[in-house]
Amino acid sequence: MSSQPDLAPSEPGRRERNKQEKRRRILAAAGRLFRRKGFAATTTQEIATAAGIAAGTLFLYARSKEDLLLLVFMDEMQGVIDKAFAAVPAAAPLVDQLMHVFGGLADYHAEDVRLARAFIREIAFNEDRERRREVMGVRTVINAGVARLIGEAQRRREIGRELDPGDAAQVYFSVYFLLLQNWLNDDIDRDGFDAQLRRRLETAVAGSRAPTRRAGARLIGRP
Amino acid sequence: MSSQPDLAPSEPGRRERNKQEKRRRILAAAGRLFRRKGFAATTTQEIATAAGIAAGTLFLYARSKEDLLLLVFMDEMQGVIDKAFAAVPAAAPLVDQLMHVFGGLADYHAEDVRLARAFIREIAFNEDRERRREVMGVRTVINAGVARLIGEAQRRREIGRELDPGDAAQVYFSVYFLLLQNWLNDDIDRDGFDAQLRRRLETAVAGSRAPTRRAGARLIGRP
DNA sequence: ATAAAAAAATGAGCGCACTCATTTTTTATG
DNA sequence: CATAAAAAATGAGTGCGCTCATTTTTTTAT
Repeated sequence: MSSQPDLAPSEPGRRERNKQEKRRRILAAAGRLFRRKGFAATTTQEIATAAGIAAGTLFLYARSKEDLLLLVFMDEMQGVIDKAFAAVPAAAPLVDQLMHVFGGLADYHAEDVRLARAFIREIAFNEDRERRREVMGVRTVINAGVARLIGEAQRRREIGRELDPGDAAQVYFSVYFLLLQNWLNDDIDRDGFDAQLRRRLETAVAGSRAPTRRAGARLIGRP
Repeated sequence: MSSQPDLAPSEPGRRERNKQEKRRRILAAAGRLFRRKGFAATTTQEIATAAGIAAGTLFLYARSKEDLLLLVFMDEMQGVIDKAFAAVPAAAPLVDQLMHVFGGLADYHAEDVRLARAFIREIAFNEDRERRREVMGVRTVINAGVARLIGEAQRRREIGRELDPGDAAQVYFSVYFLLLQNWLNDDIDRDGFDAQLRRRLETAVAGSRAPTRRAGARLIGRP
């Protein structure tokens, strides 16, 4: 309207700022509606309206409704992970530490199990390669943290050094992730999740050396 | 038309037979089209037409398009599992045996990776509780087989008896299942799948006793 | 055989996620 | 400020999975 040839803010330019602001509104509206009505029951039209944009505009900011769900949650995940690792009891046995970490993640999902289910489904099977790469990044963070705990357990001689922390971390995460799916699918309840997670983690951490020092994996003949 | 008051076949009655025959045609058509065009690109209308029924009739036989995919695959799964366990080398180390079993399952999925991905997604997250229970049944079969292998390994003293076969089987399956997802998502290739599966299974089987006989998990003080 | 009841099949219609030709807004240029 | 070019937003349109009131077929009872 009036003369403002360069009203642009300090750094990012007016256009960019509008886009960021719009993006923020979209994710806020999506998160609010997903939580209030559930993922399936929320329409993209509703989200668009709540964000004050047209239906089609939504898809300039997210590639699909599922993508939107990932965007909403991924924003929060780093904080959740940090929190889960923050208060790990330094002196506790490894399995207790793992229960603390995975339990912390589960506590977050427990806030809205149905929605967490939809989120984890996208974590595991989102169509978008690019987005899955970002997911992998988050998973890597968790894994690095777990591997660190394993390394510390080795240093304090709770477990032996023959265990590769990276591989072991992947194993423990696999155990967590499958049970998480079972729980979010309501195939088991939260108590079952905790109980079975502990059992399986104990099994995985302990494993089994050969029963005698010399038998080893070489004993493969007939009984 | 003419008088056949009780033309019904030996046992199941005419109606029931028609339904079974129609069901067969539907699953055959669905399987054929899914494999030829992919899951997403196949429409339920196409399947209905190929099966010689109306669009709406399809949903009297399957609750959703995803359900149809599960029905198609579940039919085959028992055979695939039997085959995977059939030729397990009886004398090989446990990890090799596990690789044989999980590799056998992976070989089957390798026939059509894209479709297998859609199938496994439904295995993990299908909306239908009833159907997921059936899936659980199949998983239980795999687990029992793996647990049997573990038990045999214990009996031939390859591994120790302190390992609970059921729990360990769940751990190994978790490891397999997560890597399967990674592979079908094309985050890793088949070679990577095999290589990492082996590493992680070895890690899980071996685990880690405490490094010295007396240290145990009790050593939790300061370094 | 006929009528009544039950089961199964039909397909037009609905709501939804997503696309894309067009319009509006913003930036760059003389 | 005027104009051209680029970017962003719009919303009517499309195709799809799925539903459900209606029709057709099959079974049961008389």
